[in-house]
Amino acid sequence: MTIEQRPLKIYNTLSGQKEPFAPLEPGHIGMYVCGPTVYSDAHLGNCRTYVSFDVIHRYFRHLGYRVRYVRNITDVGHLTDDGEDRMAKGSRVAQLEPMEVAQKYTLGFHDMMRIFNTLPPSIEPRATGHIPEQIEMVQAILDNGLAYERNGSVYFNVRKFIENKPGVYGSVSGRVVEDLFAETRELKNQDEKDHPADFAIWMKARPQDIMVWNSPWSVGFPGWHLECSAMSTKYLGQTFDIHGGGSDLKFPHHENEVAQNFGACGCAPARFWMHANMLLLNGKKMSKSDGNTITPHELFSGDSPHVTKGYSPMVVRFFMLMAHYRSTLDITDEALQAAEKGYRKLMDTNQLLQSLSVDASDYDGSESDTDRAVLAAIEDAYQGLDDDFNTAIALAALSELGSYVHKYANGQLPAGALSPWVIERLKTAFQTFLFDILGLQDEAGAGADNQTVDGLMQLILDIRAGARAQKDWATSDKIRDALAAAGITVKDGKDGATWSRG
RNA sequence: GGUAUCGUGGCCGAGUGGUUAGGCACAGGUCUGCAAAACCUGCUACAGCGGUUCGAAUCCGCUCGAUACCUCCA
Repeated sequence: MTIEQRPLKIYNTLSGQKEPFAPLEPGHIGMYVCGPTVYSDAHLGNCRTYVSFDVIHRYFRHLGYRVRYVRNITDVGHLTDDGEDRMAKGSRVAQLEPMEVAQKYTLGFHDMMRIFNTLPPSIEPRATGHIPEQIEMVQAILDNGLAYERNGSVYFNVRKFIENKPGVYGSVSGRVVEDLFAETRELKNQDEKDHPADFAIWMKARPQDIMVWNSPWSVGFPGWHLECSAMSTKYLGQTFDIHGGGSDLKFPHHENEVAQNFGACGCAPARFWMHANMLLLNGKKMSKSDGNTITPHELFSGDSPHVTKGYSPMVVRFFMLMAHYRSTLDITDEALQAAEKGYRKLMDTNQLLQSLSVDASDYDGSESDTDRAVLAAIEDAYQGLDDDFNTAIALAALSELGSYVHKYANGQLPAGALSPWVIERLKTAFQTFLFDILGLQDEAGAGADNQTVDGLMQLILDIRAGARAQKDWATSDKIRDALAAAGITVKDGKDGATWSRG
């Protein structure tokens, strides 16, 4: 598999359509994804966004690209509705130092990312670790005349930016500039601004602010979009390939990010902007205030009124991949149950497929219709991912392939219908898609002590086979029922019994 | 109020001018000592109303509904 063989199309928020993708630097991709603000536990919606970009990251790597994947940790600078810094607020409630809060939730976030089997980013920069870079960027924007200082705070001049670079502001969020200016809502803390559309890039600290730094303008802290502009520039360059994040970040976060980058260097940051869509719960936005919410841990344990049972992390990941990343995805108990069965079936099919032994001597050198159908379905899976990372299409193709696996194993295909090399190809492709690209794990087989269990199971199934040979159904059924009670399912096939957990 | 996205069968969810998505559920069948699994067959679709077109679920308009964003939440 080489890069050139797979023409990728990616939906670019800037143009509102799918565009052929080629990186700036052949063979290398720079990708920046907005990371979490670490002031509370990881939100399930975050998980979906990062699972989506994990598949994108994995597919790039699979295709042979070298990817520098940067995902930040925001540990400073976000205001709450009451004008208080989130980090400072969290710390006050918990009686902890701000950096202690950040550390606690950063570790929790990393745990969750590991549970969902996402690959770590290449660089995970922290906002607090890049204050000098942010100050430099504020200075550059000031030097370019696109910001102004008021009482120690610095504001980005949106109207001037629009005059200097027409057509840029609003291009990420699809917002009409005139409408932005028509916004009449009364907003807090904007008395210093020349215009409501302007936004702070440096804030002078008030007495209650804890996380503050010295700067040429005041003791204060950077504005709430600046870190991503500064850190993406530092690690990926002024212009890079892909910038991603949740779709709720389009405005104002990403819009202002673009403005800041233009303001600093006069050039566009990312060429492609990608946005993952929201997760809904029972058709509604998740919201703590009205109880329409579920945490990842509640989802895993089943300890929530919204689910009848717990669903494992890989079931949840599979569930997420059943939908395209740009569609909203509705979490319901029924949909999760369907995902659980679909996931287990796919894993069982893979185990069956990998256990098939192929006798190369059966191969007469011809290519059958079945061979061609299997190869075509593998290609369908690739084409699904080529087309803006459509994981739903890829999973559909794997389902189709799974049906061939079972037919072959059951002897329901004509002799020689599948060539040995096609089966080998299928084995590789199946594993590659499930584990390398889609990032799933076979949880049933992931338990410790597998060798012991395998040995025991073989012994038990041997004894049961003996009983069955003598038509001792009582013993046979007793073994099967007891195993079922222990969480192991026995399936009698033509060539003996197989078993699986769950 | 403004803006954007979307409305697909019992449920979830792809697709997007003429051709099977897929998963789950359901019904019948094959196989099996029975069961499970698997395989086969069937089943209920494109919110509504107009328009464009030889032809629309797919394009356009309107209506209704949903969701999101509108100074920070992925």
